[in-house]
Amino acid sequence: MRQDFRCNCPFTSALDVLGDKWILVIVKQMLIEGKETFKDFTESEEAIATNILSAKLKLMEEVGIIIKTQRPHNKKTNLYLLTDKGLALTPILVELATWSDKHLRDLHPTIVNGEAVELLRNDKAAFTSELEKKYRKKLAILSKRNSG
Amino acid sequence: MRQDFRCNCPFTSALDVLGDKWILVIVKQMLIEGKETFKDFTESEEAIATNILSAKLKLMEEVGIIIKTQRPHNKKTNLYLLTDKGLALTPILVELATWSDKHLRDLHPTIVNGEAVELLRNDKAAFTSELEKKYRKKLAILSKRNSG
DNA sequence: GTATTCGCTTGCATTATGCAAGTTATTTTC
DNA sequence: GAAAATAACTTGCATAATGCAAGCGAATAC
Repeated sequence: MRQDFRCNCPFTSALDVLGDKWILVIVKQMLIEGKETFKDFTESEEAIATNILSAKLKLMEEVGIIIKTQRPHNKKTNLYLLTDKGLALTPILVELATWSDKHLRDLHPTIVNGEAVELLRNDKAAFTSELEKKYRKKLAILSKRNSG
Repeated sequence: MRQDFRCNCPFTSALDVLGDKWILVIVKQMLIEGKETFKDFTESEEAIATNILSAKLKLMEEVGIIIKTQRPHNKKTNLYLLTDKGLALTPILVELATWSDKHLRDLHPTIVNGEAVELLRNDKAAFTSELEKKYRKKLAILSKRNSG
């Protein structure tokens, strides 16, 4: 599953990397649901198979949107964290959700429609920057723990 | 290739529909490169195979992001046009290209870097609305011809 | 030191994608 | 108006991606 590019178009090249069923879902789980370990991902409602998960995490690391780390004094559990390159996918996710909210409800009426979606509708930019800010805060806390 | 949804998450549901190698590329070709016939798509630089193209166009029509029409007095050539639901994918495409421009050049140095990318960088919102406006104009001209 | 948990890998089935050739209906050319 | 060209596909077959279930080794918990 090496990375190849079909051509020099920026749109197409983004889809050469992100155009599959799982990568952006995994990013969403990290960014919004706070998932960070292999086990976390396997327990998500999307129910990804462990072999696919393993392959995708490897690819995402190669591409540079996540890094693999550990907590101090724990050799068992791996932590997968978004890099800046991965965090920069937030606006794409937000636009995807916006499109779902507006245009997918006819095909899929049970799409969630709660508080968070309300926030998204009211101020997309704020929603985006809030997500990024929250994740960066989490990263800061983790790196403090690792050094302290 | 029927449409199924993994869960009720708006992010994941968008990817249930759009999460593949081709659909958003085809939308890009319609929106930006003005492609509209089966032949147009087969002649693109991305070089999609005709069987895949056929399957994807069918799916896109089922999902409601394109419609299949014809020009008056021409039974041979089919026209594929974006619906409102399809045009609403523009912001997603723009965010994908923005991410490519900022974060994919290290992996893929020959990504185009011309005038259009410059415009995108300088004013993303203007770039988006300009694309939508231009496409709507095209639609208006076509529908005028069909009635006149 | 035994059991459990975590992070995988492996084997096999199914679905998606890719290539090349063929088919049918329509239009163009002469 | 018959022959050639064109547009829009379909079909058959190969490869790659995804999906399911079971297993396995290292680290941790008891």
